Amino acid sequence: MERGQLDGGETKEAGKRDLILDAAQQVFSKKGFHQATVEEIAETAGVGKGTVYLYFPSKREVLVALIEERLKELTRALEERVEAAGAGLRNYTEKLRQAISFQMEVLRRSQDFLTVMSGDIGELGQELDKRTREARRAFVAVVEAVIREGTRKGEFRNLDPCLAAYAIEGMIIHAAVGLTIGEGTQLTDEHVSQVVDLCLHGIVRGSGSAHACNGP
Amino acid sequence: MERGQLDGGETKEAGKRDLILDAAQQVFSKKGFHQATVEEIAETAGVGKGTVYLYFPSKREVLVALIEERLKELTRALEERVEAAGAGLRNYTEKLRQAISFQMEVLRRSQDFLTVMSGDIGELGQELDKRTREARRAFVAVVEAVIREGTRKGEFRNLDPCLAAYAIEGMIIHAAVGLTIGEGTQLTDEHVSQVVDLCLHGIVRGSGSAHACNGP
Amino acid sequence: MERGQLDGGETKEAGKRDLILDAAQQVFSKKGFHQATVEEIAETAGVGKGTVYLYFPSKREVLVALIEERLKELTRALEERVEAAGAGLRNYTEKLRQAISFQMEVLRRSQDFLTVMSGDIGELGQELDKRTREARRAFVAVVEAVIREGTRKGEFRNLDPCLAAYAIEGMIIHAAVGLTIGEGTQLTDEHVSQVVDLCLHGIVRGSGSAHACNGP
Amino acid sequence: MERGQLDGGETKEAGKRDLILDAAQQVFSKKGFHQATVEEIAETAGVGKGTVYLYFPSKREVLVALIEERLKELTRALEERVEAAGAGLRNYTEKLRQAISFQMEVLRRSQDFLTVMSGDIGELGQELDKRTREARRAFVAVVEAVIREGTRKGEFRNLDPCLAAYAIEGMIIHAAVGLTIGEGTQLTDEHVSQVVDLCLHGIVRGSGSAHACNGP
DNA sequence: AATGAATGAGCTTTCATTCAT
DNA sequence: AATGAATGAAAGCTCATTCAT
Repeated sequence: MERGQLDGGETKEAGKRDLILDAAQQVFSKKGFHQATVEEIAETAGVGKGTVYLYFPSKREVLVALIEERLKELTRALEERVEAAGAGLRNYTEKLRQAISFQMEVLRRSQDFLTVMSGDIGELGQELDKRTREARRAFVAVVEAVIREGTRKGEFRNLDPCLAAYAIEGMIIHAAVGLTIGEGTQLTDEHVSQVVDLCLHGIVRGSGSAHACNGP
Repeated sequence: MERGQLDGGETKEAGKRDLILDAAQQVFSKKGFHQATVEEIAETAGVGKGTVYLYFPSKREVLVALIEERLKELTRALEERVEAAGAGLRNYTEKLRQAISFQMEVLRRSQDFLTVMSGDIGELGQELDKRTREARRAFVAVVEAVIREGTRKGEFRNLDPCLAAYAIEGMIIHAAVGLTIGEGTQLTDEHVSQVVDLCLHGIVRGSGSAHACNGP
Repeated sequence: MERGQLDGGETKEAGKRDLILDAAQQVFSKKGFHQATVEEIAETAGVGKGTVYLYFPSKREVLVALIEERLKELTRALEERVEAAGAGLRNYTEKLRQAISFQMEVLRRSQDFLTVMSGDIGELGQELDKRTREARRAFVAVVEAVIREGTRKGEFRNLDPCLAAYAIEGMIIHAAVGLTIGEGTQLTDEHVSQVVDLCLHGIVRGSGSAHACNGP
Repeated sequence: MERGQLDGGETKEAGKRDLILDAAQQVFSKKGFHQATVEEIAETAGVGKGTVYLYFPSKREVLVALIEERLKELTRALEERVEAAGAGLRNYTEKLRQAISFQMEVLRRSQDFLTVMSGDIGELGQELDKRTREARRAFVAVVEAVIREGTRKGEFRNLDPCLAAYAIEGMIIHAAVGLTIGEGTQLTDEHVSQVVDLCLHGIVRGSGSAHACNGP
């Protein structure tokens, strides 16, 4: 709709491509990459098997494109959310809080994508396309940037921003996967809030929870 | 014959099985489960293809056994380390610190196992054997127990111990994977220490930096 | 394209399936079920190995389909032959004579099918598909019906029609197999005629062989 | 027991061989040749897998030996029975009657052997060892000889003795297999008697029923 | 003589990919 | 552009056979 005025060919193509990616997300999520067959993806998308190959050179590229595209969207959305957040004191703390919430919410909403991402991390092993790696890197980089700045501003403790970014990402994903897939529970606002809290203030109480220690 | 003082057959059987598991770890780690072939595992182990099937009913069971066995060992070792830790003040904080260090050290040492574990989380999707799930659960449970007790004793802030355990586990693994596989760096003591710190005290400084607040 | 006047695709599908069944008949007949490989069947049919699996879910189903289909054709043809036969006196004797001749002629013509059938009786043991059993049963039933009626009309002696039908079937097949495969001779009209005679009048002369007793 | 006085070695060996053949009969009968595994035969016989190869050079040779040996015994027994039969008028008719009865009784008693024989006819296809073929031939030859003589003496009608022998053999086996395996019934004396009757006098009544014509 | 751990050839089957229509 | 019939490489698994003990 927003992509052009002419729907005769352009949109149709674009539509097919997205149809296939959507189908792929469902199927990959349900079966995992290797158990998923191109045929099932095509059927789910309502197109012929050969058509998949008109839009993607291989099954693997479907996965790569899927991850890449979804991650790019997410990265953009995450950036917006982060930028929108706070401009006053404790600027970066707030930004990070928003970043974490954002991710938890995405995971809560999109079980499928969570499964695809967490599953296919290892599915393709180290051979996971460079493009995928970069997309992941770019996503993490948003958080990393917040941390780096926050650290520079003295809001955050002195940690390697890259390590911290990965760690926080892992916290979010594992908590979500653990509760969702492992324990079979639904993510609640309380869960989101606890994860945020844990990231920001750690688990040790006396450590002076942000709130308590803030002092004068 | 070659590995110890008493090797009267016993070792041979046990040896073969372990030989295969070791080989499987290498190959799964290098190729991922699906790309790995039984033939390559057998070759790596220095046995015939059929021999693998003498000890395991299927390729998948090799993976399950591998994860299960390694995780059980680790769980036992983790328990020891945790029990050994601290008996005085800040008991559980110290226990948790040890638990985290322990895991980081394991990951630092055993890149292969890290890859297998992180990769194969999703590799087999939800169908990952119940035994595997239980083994994972048991491992996480050790940390969860520490957190639960520490929370009850008032050392830790009021978080869902299960969620916290998953989150901390994710922090550790992701930090390790991110730096190791993602960034290509080697884990250092400093990294370990930062992850411990992050878990315990969070990222926000003013919250009364762990270090600052701790001291008398 | 090459086989008839109207071939718009229909024939192509039907053609491939039949091609495979024909090839299977040859190969099964030459090697027996277990020695036959899907690859050889495919090669013989002039198609790719995978193509066999487009038309049949498994090698075994190829055999089942082959037997089932051929037997159904034969059953139909046998019924026609039987119905066409005699309407006057000694009606059923004539019908039976035709039934026996028919089978001998089929066996004479189609050595391959004879081999497949006789071989694969035991090839698959008791597990031979229910469909196969039914197809066999249906074939024998034609003869059985003739016997039952003939017995009721008083033309035949008082024997269990089912037993008699099986026995006669065995006579035909074994005579054919024995001479053909066992002795390496070709079936002649004289052989056919003798089998018919044996079935109808038994071996004992005085028993009033049709010929002997009839005469003056 | 009857085989010698010394049981230390000789008999033990002989015993093992027979043990294996008995086990093979059971297993082949239950599973068919190809589904049967050497391991199961060994287990059933209560010996080690390797031991089978001490007595037989291959799995196939176990089958060949089994068929050969059993058939030789049967041939001997059949000869005795035939010789014992009748010495007066209608000598050969009686001999043949005994031959048929004998076979039906064997089949009635030894379902296993029936299955092995009927199954493995085709199981091994034309490649069935020459020795097996000869053993079969020898068995059929007994009946054939009776027929040949009976024909010469004018008791039997003028049929090719070889063909007649095969046909009668087929009648017997198929009737037994059909009723037993196909219909699931047990063979009775009545069945035996009907098969004898059918072979001797055929199915057509007027031909001068066996009974009627036999007369004085 | 007896064993059974070890082997690897060879099978069926799957499915990504191609290409004629 | 769209299709799906056809393909064949590739892999898991079985089991007859061997041979060190």
